[in-house]
Amino acid sequence: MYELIRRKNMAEQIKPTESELEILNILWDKGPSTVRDVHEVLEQSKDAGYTTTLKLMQIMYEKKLLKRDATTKSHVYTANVSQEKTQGQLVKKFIDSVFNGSASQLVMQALGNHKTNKKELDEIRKYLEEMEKRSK
Amino acid sequence: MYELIRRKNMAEQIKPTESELEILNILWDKGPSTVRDVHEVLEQSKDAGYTTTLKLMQIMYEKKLLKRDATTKSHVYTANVSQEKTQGQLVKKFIDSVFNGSASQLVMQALGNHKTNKKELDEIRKYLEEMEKRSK
DNA sequence: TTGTGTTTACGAAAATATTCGTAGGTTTGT
DNA sequence: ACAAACCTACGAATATTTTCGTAAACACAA
Repeated sequence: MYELIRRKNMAEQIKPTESELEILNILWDKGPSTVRDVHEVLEQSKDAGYTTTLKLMQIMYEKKLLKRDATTKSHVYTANVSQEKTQGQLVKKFIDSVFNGSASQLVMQALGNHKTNKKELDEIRKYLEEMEKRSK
Repeated sequence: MYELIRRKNMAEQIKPTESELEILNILWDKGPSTVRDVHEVLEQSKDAGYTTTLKLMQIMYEKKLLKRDATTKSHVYTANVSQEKTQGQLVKKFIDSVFNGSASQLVMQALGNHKTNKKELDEIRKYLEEMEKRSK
């Protein structure tokens, strides 16, 4: 007989859908918000009803992507996953599926096609130097 | 009365789904292949039936993501979109939806989380120098 | 010829993601 | 108190993506 073991440190897969990611982005940007707050931002870029946003956020709550405070009349939602960690996972998955695991290929593609401006390039160069220093 | 104008230079959106991208990757790697060829590679990493692969490739053909030579008994398929262009579009979309348009943020996230090795870092540094030279 | 194996085409089921209508509760202003 | 405005919950319709069963055509060997 077998038994499923649930490991504590099993890195949890954060897998927001397209729409869910839009909402996470808003919450990361604005901090704790009501459904209406989020919906007002979303409305600017897409055209969906209020209850659609509500439903999405409820689903995300069930999936533990969001926390919420339900003591107030209008529930206040907060992201329950960190932006860094989520971005990290998304980038990893993206690199695997699009660039067969090669981060440097992604980097060069990103730098090449996007007319990255001087300031951004400087940041990156500084960052590279930092990495090199640390690895010595 | 209105009339839809189809512009010649309207950059066509290449929007493969997850599964379609897997198939494109195989075709870019192996070159022209039959459904069976593709399916044998696919089988190694996932578990799906032959007709599933077939159907996917037929759909991709309808969408013009693939070309095919149907003169032979086993049709031979080829990618009909370039790897570079497709990757470019995917990266752009990814940067927009995950990093709010900032390529440098993506780059730093990619370099930071992925223990990129020395060789890769060197490539990137060289690439940056090239860019700088050209922009002078 | 007949059977075995391989192929394409096609429709539809299954799985997943998105959207929205409606019901019922709470708050607010008059 | 009453109506208008706003909120949540929830089921279900839509849309999209993935999977597969089945039929028909063809090749090849016995």
